[in-house]
Amino acid sequence: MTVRQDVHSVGIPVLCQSCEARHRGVCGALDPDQLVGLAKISSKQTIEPGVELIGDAETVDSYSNVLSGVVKLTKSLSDGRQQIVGLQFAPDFLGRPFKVESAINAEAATAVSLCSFPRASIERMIRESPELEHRLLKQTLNELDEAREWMVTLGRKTAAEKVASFLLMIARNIDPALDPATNTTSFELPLTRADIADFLGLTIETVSRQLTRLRTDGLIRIENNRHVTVTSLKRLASRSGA
Amino acid sequence: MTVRQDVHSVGIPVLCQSCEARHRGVCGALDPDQLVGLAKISSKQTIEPGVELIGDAETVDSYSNVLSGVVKLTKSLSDGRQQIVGLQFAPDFLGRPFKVESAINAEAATAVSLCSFPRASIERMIRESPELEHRLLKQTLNELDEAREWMVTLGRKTAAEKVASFLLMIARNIDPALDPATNTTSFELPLTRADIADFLGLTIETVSRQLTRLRTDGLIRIENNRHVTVTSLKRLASRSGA
DNA sequence: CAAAGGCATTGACCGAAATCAAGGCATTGG
DNA sequence: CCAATGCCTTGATTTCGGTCAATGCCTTTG
Repeated sequence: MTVRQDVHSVGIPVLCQSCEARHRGVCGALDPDQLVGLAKISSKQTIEPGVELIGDAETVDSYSNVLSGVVKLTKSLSDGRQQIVGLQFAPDFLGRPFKVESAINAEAATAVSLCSFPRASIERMIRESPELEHRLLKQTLNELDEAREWMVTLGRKTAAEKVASFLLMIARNIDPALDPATNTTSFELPLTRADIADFLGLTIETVSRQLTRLRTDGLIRIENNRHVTVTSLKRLASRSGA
Repeated sequence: MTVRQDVHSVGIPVLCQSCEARHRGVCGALDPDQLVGLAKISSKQTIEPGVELIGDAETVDSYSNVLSGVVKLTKSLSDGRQQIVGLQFAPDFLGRPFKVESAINAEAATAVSLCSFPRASIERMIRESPELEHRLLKQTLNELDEAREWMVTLGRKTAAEKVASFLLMIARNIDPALDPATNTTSFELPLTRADIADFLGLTIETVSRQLTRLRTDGLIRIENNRHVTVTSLKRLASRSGA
């Protein structure tokens, strides 16, 4: 199943007005008149975890705002080794403007709801609206910075630092308003241990051991394998390798 | 020393006409009239290896086309561990459009010649010329793809695969026209062993050992520590982990 | 030329993370 | 209720790459 289907169904303008309230999404870049036109050809959908949104072989035929949930972007080696190269949180924009030859996969990590637009419409809007292209450039620059930040983590941090950095990154993305002064926060992990391992360039076992370590050292609590409470953001940050 | 100085000196229009012939640079995106205007405020300069072009603390005040040589982009952890997060080859564009909070350093890896433009002029041109912004978006998307490709290398490849991948990447960037059918090529390494280690998330010693291994296995020859001849691109590719 | 310094190679040893293996704890379904 | 399955944890052992240390170039400089 792909995002493509149902994209030409009747639109839900309310949906896009909700997008507009968000800053990094597509709609926020458009003026209200354009928005109404675009809303008519948009469609909202909910995706189950594990469903592939962008496949290697297939051309991406739509663009979407991520309204809720987390999408993981992965790349694989021929023997099956896998690396997560990015996570898209709401309200990120999903889908490449202009075709790129690179092999990349997008898959719902959690349940995901999307607001999708057909490729042709978005490309027309880009041509007509410099503001939208400006918005895309800014998001792309942000993603580039995030990617480079993770290159440091992948290349130069220890397993313990990687896991601490990961938890901090998730906390900040789940709650962007997280006050740097507060010392505690709590969230649902959007990834399984296997996903975390693929994100950090580690094995499942190492991830598990490092989480156990943080737990027995009293920096975090974990319930039901997924719900994490950070009890000392400061101590966690001090273990993240700066 | 920074790129900033001399930026307001009298321009060298010929320089920018030479930029225009290249595809990924700034000038290629502009129409001839704009080009002449921009050329008047551009300046060409040559930078020695090791000179810092963009520093952490300092705001980037100019944008440049890399005319020749290689610039390395690095990020560091507080204890000094370093990671190279990107390499800019000619005719790449160097310098961030819009300020970004991220701490990144740019440094000449080899002797580098640049064609620089003052920040304000470029930003004005971006506002006036959607085509330039389009060009910037495309380059940024390319850099994002490259970064993600290296994330796979950093997170999931062995030391041997990393070094093989590195040599292939350099070969392709030094000679973009490299025929996939040819089996041999030769080039000057733009990086020291220490730089290669920082690029691959390894130590100098491991890089040296892997190069020695490739040499004794007959895949490459090395003269003067820097000049590399790949005698079997196929065998090198087969060791790069796909 | 000799001394010094920068860069690279090589060897011996060590340790962090991978691998291999067993078992726990949910949820699902017969 | 009892398999069966998926996900996670924990332990024992191995290994790849890091660390420490010595040496070998070149190039530079007095």
